[in-house]
Amino acid sequence: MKEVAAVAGVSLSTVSRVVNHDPSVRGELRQKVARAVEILGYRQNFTASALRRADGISSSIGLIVEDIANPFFSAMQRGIENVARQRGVLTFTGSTDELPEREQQLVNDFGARGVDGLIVVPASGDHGYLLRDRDAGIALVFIDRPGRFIDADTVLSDNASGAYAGVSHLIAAGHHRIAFLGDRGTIYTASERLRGYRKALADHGIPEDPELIRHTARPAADAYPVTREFVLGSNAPTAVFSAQNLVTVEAVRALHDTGLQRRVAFVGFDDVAMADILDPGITVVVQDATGLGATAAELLFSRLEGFDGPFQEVVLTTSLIPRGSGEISPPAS
Amino acid sequence: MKEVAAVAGVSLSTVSRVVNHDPSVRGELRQKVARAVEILGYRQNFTASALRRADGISSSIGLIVEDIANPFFSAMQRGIENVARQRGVLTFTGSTDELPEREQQLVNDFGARGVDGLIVVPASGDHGYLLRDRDAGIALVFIDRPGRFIDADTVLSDNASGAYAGVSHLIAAGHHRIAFLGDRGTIYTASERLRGYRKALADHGIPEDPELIRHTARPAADAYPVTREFVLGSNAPTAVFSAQNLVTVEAVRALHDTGLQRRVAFVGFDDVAMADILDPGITVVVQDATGLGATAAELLFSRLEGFDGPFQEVVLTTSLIPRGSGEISPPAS
DNA sequence: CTGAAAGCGCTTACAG
DNA sequence: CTGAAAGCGCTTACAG
Repeated sequence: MKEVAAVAGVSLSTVSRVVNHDPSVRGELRQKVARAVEILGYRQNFTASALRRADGISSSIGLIVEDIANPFFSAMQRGIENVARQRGVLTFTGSTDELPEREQQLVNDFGARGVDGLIVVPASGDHGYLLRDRDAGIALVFIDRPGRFIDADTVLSDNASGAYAGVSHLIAAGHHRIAFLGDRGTIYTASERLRGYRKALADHGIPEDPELIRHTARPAADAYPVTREFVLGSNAPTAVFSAQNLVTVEAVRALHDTGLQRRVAFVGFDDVAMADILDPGITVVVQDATGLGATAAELLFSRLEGFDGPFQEVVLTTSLIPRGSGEISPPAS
Repeated sequence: MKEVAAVAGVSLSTVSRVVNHDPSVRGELRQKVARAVEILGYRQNFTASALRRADGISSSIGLIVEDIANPFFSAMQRGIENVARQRGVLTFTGSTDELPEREQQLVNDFGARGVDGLIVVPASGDHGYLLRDRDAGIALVFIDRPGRFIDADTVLSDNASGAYAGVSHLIAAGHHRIAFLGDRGTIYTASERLRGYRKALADHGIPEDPELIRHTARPAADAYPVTREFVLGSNAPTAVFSAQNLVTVEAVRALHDTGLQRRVAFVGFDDVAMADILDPGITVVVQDATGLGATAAELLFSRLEGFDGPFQEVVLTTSLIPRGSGEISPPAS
């Protein structure tokens, strides 16, 4: 900027004003500065600018997810990007792999880089530590799951109702022995979906069998053997409800490998590529990952733009898509 | 930091030294500062620090992809994150949707935020404009595709060889009429894979039929109707080679919907979820998206850490996974 | 070993 | 309408 001022033969103040489109600068000077900018290939240092500006806005936000390689979270990221771009805001992203200490590390790293806000898929644990960041002026929105021990704007899918709808769908097809297969039980979405499963059973007078409820520590690795165990066991379920996308992939693989894909009914929570092409097609409860991201971003920006009302919890609806696997009847017994 | 100094009763210099683990500070003072930091919940402003530091390093980089919602690119992002984290480096991400002006906008926005380096999946067009950023000290690595009109480190998959292997596999099964279905022909990977397709035909003495070569403007929307048209046409191919993951999903859907999935052979470039569970399983040429990201990040950091050798082009190998669809024989004629 | 002072690239009252 | 000066939060020679 100093160079630009020298080349244009004006003061630093004037260059700054031109760069920031201050209308008070005379056209002639504006021209001179514009030319110098062009010649030197000058680009404003936005972080230095933020340091001095009254608002201190960095126009960057941080996104913390479980694993950005999971298409559910990357669709979410895209939803955020879509609304952030309209405001000239850039997004940092990091994955926690469900480790609370990694989450805190990311919050810290993002904070040190001066992000204006944080959108976080909270790992398990206490999120009270985020109060300090909010007090420091960082806006905060939880997404996919609520934080614990802290009140904040939150965007969720209709997890329990979605699971309820999925399990009720299986019950309507005549099933009574329905297995529940979810990822880690400590994860909010897993426990909410289990809640929906339980309520569906209860509302239809079906007793719960604890043997049919399983959480996997590592969905990608464990869902396959657990599903095999279920369907090949002595008292096998006639239907399986999977509570997560990665679990669904492995569970469906196990059904196909055992050749039971047309005998054991199946409903999954969250959609997966090619689920409709399989035979039978996989009946799923879909959630709107992109919409979750976009909504969270809108909420975050409304706070950043001064909205000061009570914290909001926005719940996006899910919907059931019947494709075949969920409409299989139980074997006549 | 001023506050910390006041509370600890030391100078700003000392606080700065403690925060930066300068060993020259006496243990006692270090304690005092540490206590003050704790009490005030102080966190270093890393961007202000970068502004003044001799190295000027922001410990942030920018990633520019076509669309982060595509699992191929999000796996790539994860690969980058894995190696960046070891160095305490954070990643900004943006999607171009293949628009050159969006790419330039992102480069500009990232540059203004002081990123140390850029990893970019170049959209079509001239990338000479990036020279200015590199002259300004920003490291640059192209990934998935090379940039045009600029020399830089580049990480690619073995696109032509992979396609060659896939198409040769179909030829080995007895096919002569093999359709090529790719995304936009202006995209490097699409044209490289077409090159591999052509070479495979040529090497096996099979004449090329221009009618069997199609590029889709929007893979997700166009691949389905084009595939239908192919296989239901009067002079239909006996095999289809798909050159991209989104194209594969839609092409396979069309094969299933027309009931031809066991009659028309199919090989796709890049893997897709559940491709192995379909019947027949989808034979694919897999590339290592996470590895591409990790390799690009290593290259970027080696530059940032001072490596000054000639630009490198690293090519990651692909491999063919036979799963059934690619092993279908042509109908006896 | 520690502090006072200069300065990174910028913005913003203030004076003219 | 324009410029000189102060200062954002920090680091780093320099002097002691």
